[in-house]
Amino acid sequence: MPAITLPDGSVRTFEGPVTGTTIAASIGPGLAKAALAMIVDGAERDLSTEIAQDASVRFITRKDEAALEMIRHDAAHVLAEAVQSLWPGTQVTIGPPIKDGFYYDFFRNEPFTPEDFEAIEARMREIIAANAPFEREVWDRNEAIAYFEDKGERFKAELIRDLPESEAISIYRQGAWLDLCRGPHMRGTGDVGSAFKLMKVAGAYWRGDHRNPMLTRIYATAWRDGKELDAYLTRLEEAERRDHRRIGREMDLFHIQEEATGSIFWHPKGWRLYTTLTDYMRRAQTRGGYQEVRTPQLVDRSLWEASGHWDKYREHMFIATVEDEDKTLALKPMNCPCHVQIFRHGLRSYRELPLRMAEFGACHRYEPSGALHGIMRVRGFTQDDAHIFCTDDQIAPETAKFVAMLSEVYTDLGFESFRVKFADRPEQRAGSDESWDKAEQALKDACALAGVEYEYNPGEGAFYGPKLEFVLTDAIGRDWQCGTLQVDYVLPERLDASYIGEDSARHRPVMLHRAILGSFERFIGILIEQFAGKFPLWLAPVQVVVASIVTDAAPYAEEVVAALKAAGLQAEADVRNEKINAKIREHSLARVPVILVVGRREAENRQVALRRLGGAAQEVLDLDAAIAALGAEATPPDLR
RNA sequence: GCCGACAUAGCUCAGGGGUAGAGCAACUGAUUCGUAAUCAGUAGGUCCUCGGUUCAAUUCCGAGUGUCGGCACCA
Repeated sequence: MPAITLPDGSVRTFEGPVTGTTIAASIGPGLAKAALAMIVDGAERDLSTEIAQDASVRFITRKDEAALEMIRHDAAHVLAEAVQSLWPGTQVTIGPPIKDGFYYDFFRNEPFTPEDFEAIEARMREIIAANAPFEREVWDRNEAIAYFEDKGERFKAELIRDLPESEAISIYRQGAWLDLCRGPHMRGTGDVGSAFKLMKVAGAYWRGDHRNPMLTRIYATAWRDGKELDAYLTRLEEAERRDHRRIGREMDLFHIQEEATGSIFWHPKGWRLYTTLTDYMRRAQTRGGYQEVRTPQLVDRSLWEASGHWDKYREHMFIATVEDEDKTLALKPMNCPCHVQIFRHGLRSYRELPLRMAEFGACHRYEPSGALHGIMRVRGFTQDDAHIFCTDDQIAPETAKFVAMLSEVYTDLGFESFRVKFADRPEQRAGSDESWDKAEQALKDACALAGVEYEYNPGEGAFYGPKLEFVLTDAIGRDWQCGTLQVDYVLPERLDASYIGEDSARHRPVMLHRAILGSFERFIGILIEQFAGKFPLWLAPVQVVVASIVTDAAPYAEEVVAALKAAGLQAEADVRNEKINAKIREHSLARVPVILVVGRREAENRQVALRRLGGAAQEVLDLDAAIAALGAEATPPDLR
């Protein structure tokens, strides 16, 4: 006699074991029709699952957030069936729901092409129209392995073999097709609906390991209804319009060319943005008690051997040699070993700690060709890097201080919030387990003290220490890791950094590696996409364009520009013989934040007509007032 | 690095085994105009590179390079 408790607190009792379908029907025909699956005592279940004991039950309908994941999961099954019916012999592997959709990895000698999509989608629609019920069966483990091996499904067989003994081997049927699956599923293939679309094909290693065979992955998106699907597709278009590579070209900020792949040619306007940002960061660091340094680009391999980088990252370093000297130098891929050299130059006292050493360090890394991406992932970049040499006791306060500084910078740069991930020891690492215990604990304590909440990112720490990763979310919901803070006991040891303590003895300092922007290149890419190129006035490479309406007003326009420049603003005159409409359009498309229109009237009255990017409103101001207002607005936030 | 796609004017793109095409941008001229495209004209090309097939290759084939989408990588 199971008593079923519903979300509203009401209880229904049934004669014997009862399925979700029956319960839903007992509540009402509307729910019977809408229920796709259920949550029994907190766990998602098929509607057809029999409940024999008392339980609390909530039904999942299409309106639930949970339905989205089920639709995607079920759609993945439908996709797999469609592909196997079209190309028998294709092996199935896994097909999980992901953000915005799902994918399915297939093994097949001939990869799919986007031209196959139409046929696959059509077959999927047939399968969905047939609305075959999902039927769960539990199989004997060995029989299941034998079954899939018989079919030549070696990947599925491997998956079953690797399932823990305790786990039941559940199989889901949909009509004549079946697949190994943990479930749960909705009632039938028809519940997938029609709001799905195959998006792209891609290669992916079996089980994410590059030593394994390459599978063909089909990415797809799926939603509750067509409206959601359209909204998603619109969002993708928006992302494309914001693409920093496109905006970088449109705004003439930078370019990349074949002779220097992975390195950026910064054009005047892009470089202005870059220097505005470095100037800002330099002020922030100075306020934060950092000392700026500059260290060599080319450093002998012996230092990299000592630091451990040669062993681990040699293949990713640019190596330089000269003919008449028997030396091997490397373009520095990072700054820390060099900073340690400055630290150990001469005796250090405990009184100097914490010693905060900053460098806008230009680094080069031979990134894999497939990793390169616009200015976000490059081979030559500059970090806002710094190392804090300190004592164990100083880790926590320094972490708190750093997080405060980072928050302020992100806020100033237009990012409302950020997330923190705690990445602990990776499989391949330097240093003893004891020192890792110590470092991880120290970092956790520091977070507690600084009030930093984080999620775990297991095994993703640096090879020398655990790290905090500071992740920004841009305007369209994408995540970017920018800031970082890493606790390092290894490098000071390896490079023999020490200071004289209060007790007159030598001690090892701890090193905190930290960055806020990460690399200027990447961060500028994020900024471009965040603002879609429409920068706040203080960051905009061209802040004001003064556009004349008639030639008679041209001298006045030039005068206005001169006055703006004298006030420290980036201003340009547009006195071309073009209609004002054309000028407005051009400069708006070029994302100039402020256009000052001057005609005869303004010239006579020493005024300007101010127009903001994105608006059509105009404001007629006296020249001096306009310059004062714009000058104030263009002041970097930390100087206001 | 791996899988796949792509590479034609400054940009966006069309085309196709035999003199290379459009729109926008550029340049020249006319126009002096009040808040998102004035009109007319001119010029612009190693069709990514190298090799092969062919009477003939920008087009077909192969290799390389680069870019794009993923995967792997990211000190």
